Amino acid sequence: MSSPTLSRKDRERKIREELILNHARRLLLSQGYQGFSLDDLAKAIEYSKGTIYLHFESKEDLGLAVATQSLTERAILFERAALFNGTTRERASAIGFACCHFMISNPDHFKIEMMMTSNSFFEKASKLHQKDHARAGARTFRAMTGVVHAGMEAGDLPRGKVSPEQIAFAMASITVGTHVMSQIPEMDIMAGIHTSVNIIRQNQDALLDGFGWKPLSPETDTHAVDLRIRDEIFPEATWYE
Amino acid sequence: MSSPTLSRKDRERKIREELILNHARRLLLSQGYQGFSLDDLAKAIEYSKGTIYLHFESKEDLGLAVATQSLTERAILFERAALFNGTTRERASAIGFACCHFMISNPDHFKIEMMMTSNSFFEKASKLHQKDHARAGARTFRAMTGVVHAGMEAGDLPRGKVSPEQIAFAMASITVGTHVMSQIPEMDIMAGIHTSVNIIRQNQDALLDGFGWKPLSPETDTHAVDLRIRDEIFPEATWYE
Amino acid sequence: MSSPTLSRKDRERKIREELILNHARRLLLSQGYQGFSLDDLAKAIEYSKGTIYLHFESKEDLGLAVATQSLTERAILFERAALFNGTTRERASAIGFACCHFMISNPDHFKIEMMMTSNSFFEKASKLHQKDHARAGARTFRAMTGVVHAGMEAGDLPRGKVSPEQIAFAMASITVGTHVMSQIPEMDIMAGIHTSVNIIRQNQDALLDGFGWKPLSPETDTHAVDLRIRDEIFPEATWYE
Amino acid sequence: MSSPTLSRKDRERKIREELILNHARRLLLSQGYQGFSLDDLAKAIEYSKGTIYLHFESKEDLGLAVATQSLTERAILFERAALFNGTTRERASAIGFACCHFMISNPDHFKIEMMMTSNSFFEKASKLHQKDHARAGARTFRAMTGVVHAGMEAGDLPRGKVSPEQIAFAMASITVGTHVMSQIPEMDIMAGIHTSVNIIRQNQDALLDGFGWKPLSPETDTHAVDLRIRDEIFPEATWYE
DNA sequence: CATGAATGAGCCTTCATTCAT
DNA sequence: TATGAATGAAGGCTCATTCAT
Repeated sequence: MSSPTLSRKDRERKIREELILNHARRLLLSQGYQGFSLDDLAKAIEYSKGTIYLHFESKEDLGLAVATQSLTERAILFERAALFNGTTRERASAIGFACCHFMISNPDHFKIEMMMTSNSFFEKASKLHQKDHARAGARTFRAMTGVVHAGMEAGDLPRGKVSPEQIAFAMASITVGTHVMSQIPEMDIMAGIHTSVNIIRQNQDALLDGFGWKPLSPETDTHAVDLRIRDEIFPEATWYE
Repeated sequence: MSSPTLSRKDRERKIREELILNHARRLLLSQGYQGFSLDDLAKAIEYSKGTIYLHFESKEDLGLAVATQSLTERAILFERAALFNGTTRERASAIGFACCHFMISNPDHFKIEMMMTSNSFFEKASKLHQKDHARAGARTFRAMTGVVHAGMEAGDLPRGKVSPEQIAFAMASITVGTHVMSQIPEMDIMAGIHTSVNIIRQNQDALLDGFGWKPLSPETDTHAVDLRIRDEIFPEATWYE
Repeated sequence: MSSPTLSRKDRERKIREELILNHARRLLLSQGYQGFSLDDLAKAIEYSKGTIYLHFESKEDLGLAVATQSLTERAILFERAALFNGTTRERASAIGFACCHFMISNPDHFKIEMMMTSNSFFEKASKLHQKDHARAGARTFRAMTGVVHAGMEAGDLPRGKVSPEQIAFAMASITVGTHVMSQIPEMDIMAGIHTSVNIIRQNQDALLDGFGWKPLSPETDTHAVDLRIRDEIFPEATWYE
Repeated sequence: MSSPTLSRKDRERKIREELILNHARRLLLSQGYQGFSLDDLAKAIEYSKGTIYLHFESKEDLGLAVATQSLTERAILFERAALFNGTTRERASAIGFACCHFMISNPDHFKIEMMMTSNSFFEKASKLHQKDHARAGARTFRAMTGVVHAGMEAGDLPRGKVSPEQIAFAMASITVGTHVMSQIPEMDIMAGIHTSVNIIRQNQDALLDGFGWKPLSPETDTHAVDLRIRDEIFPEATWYE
């Protein structure tokens, strides 16, 4: 239920906050955190620097909010994927698809995320935005564990050896790791990796196989499933096929 | 007897270069790249700023050298692991062990590595250090592909579906991804991950299983193999057990 | 009433810009370009260094603006002199008077001007200030050529042998050269030159005579003409007489 | 009489000092004083920086020595010119020729000279080099006054109105001024000045005419005189004609 | 004498943050 | 509330000068 309690002032405030975040993300990705200045941002949003400080109490606070916005987007994608109508393995596959989709539209999300793990970064952000970020992280993770639990309940995935949270963690790890590795300069040359998106899916499939997650039956057309995922869940994913 | 080909001057130079690199790494990790200043470094090493510039031609050049130093250490560990006396799967396991060993002594290596993927970083470093870095990366990768090839030749790992390079890439990805994920604040709480080192091994095992790499026989004591790896290859890995 | 087209902000800006330029000129001349630092300037104007950069985009840009300011003043003096009510030779004399007047209030203008002829100086200044400088130079020169043309049209100065522009150029050269030479340390002692202003006029008179410019009639009181020039055109020239 | 008292050491010292000065002048002109570093110089001369300091006690001292070397060269050229076998006006012309010759091989001499008129420059040089510089200046000037005196004694130049020193000073001024002016960017465009050397001669001739110095007779071929000057005095002046 | 590694003050420039309007 | 001029601490880097070898 959308809040009817927001006054016009508050609504305008929210709109401007999003304007700031969107331009900040764009600049952050094109210039890196170092090269990104509040002067540039103020020029881009056509508001003054002072106004930015009415929304964020420091540059770090703003940076964290940008990361949180990405992370929230990621959570939403995962939650949509988790609802895919199919076997549990297919739903896991849908999450892998969501992961790729996210990385394509937020290619440097993890770069920002890692920057923030430095000691001094987090502390400089406001408590409020710190909390928001943790919440978005939890949502993302919950979407994954939900599917893993479903797999176990359906008997598609053996119980006991490894906890559901650890499997969800492994799923995230293989996608993140593949993404990070593929960004290392010249890695494409060394490993002959060109279509990094497919590689993410391939690695994730191998991992889930390794955990004993009942795979798509051999006669299933993997590609057809992916097309269904795209059509039914992520019609905006124009990058696929 | 130390190398007689280095003059005293050259030896002193090398020692100081390592002093700089070690302090630089420490500061880089505690402050992040932006927070890390050459003034602080100079103070830490108790040499003047000018002296730093006798060794590195820019801040970026220094940063790259720090990364290369870690990467080289990693390559050496991998090369040692690849020589483990056992089945090909056991040798792959040894590389996983090496990976964990590396991450424990270089916990933030990938943070630095990711900083450097920004647009202008590489270009600002000296050609020499650029080359060194690429070389260290290639060494690391070669150690892994060597083991994968051996697995295929021994018939332990099915040929054809996925190229050896891609399997090596996946091996690296799962370890890197697991490591990166485990550093996200509060992730340990969310995923119930405390013993991150074991998780890396576990995930890698699942992945290799997924690729159909003939596993350790069920009756094999995995732990015993790891102990052998430690004793025979990495006696310095006091963290294990 | 001050110009109503400038807002208070703009007026304050202009005043501060002039404050900066005046102090910059003073420091530039006392320390030379290399010895002149923005730290010193900031201290002198009692504003911060950052504020200087709100007006000038680099040290070079500031240096050029200082030169342009002098040059503009020179142009204005020349334009006033060119309007002197007298024979063409008397008007040329008025320009010589203007030249002396300028040199007394801007004794080191040419030192700055010559600093700027170095390779990279101009390129580092803003396009705007580059244009301003060129414009001021052209104004100065145009004032002189105007008088030379008038001399030829009046039949006071023979046509043909030397172009009007070259004569204007020679007029400028003798004044500049006299001024430059007189600043060489110990030159006053060697050449017995004490009253350098008179020397400039004397040299210019000889030069114009050499070009055949119909001189003041012998019975004319040169000094009386100069007094007229001062009274009618440059009443502020308290140095004369 | 050349000094037989110079030991081998002293001779070597002198040779090296000249090596330093020659390279210093070259670098000074190509980079400007700011861009000119002792590191570059040390590299160029293939001696160490420390060695430079055995010859010059500061960078300023070196700069002054470079200027003095040029000035001495100028003095020598003037002294040779003063000996030209011809009328006094022709000898004055020879000095003008010498002036042009000097400016072509030392195009930025006056830029350096003016830099040194800043307060702090001279004081930082050694007393010895300060004295050398004054001496070279005096030699130059004396060569000119000598010719002016000769002109007066021969009755070619009216006595009384202007002192010989002042006429010599004017001669120097017109050449210096013309040179300085011609270096102002875009001056060539404004004044249509392309062949600056000829302009120097032209201006000087006008000036001397203005002082009433009996000119070359109308039927004399000015050009032929210049050729004689070149052939008899400055055979190395390949730029003429 | 000759060296060149080491120095460290000083340079120009940037930019997150503040606050008077 | 919104502004943006002003700040000033830092930043990376240079280079004239020194001195132990």
